[in-house]
Amino acid sequence: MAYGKALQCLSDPTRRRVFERLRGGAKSVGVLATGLPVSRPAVSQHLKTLKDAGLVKDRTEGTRRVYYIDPEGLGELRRWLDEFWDDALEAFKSEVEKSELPQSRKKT
Amino acid sequence: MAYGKALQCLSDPTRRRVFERLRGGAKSVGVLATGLPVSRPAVSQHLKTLKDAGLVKDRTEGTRRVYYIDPEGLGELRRWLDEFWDDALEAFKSEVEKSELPQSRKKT
DNA sequence: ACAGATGGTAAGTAATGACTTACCGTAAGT
DNA sequence: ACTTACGGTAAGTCATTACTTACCATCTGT
Repeated sequence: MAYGKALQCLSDPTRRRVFERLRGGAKSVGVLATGLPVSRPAVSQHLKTLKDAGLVKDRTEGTRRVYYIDPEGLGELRRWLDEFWDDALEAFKSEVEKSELPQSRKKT
Repeated sequence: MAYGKALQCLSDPTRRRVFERLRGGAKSVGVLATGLPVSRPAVSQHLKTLKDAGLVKDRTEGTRRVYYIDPEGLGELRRWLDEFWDDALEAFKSEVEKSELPQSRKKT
């Protein structure tokens, strides 16, 4: 149940922006940092927690370090959400029935 | 793009426990609070933010208030995650190729 | 060996947010 | 009308965390 760490990780807007930038493909820290409203060290720290959550991997390329998305963490989150979704729909259906039928016994 | 609020909302472990308790069906605030390591008002506050995020709905039933899962917020999160997943897999594939082929030009 | 570029880490700060207790409103039963 | 049960809101506190600047390590090219 590591999806908790992934959720916690993706809850921060800045971190999510960093993560979304990797959607197209691998990028170095410097490239990721430019254009963002925070400093490069901040981005570095975000990348660390993303890595801890299993959401990204990294590979060193000369003097720069390149990050890319790791499907592992994202997949776990997806699995949890899909299971939840099935139960939620089921529960919601019987909920709608409960709020539409019981118009019979009211206090007038 | 309200999936951000849902992510932020589900990042808290306690709030997630409350939410998961609704997985089976609707429950009152008191029932939701019993067994949790936090006070009833805390649960009340969590339910409020869950509602703001479009993750739950509520219905009053006599003196008690019953909460149940709203598929709206969860669905939006699911859509985002699914889109992301496709791009992520694609990007990851071309990443694996890049880290396996380039064994040719190294420094010996 | 030195210079420049790149990026991770440390330490301190300020804001966010989860929790508590206390209080108030409302519905139901006697 | 009074009492009890249920639950939302207010105010205050404490821990977490996102961010900054300063510093250090490593790799590349000359």
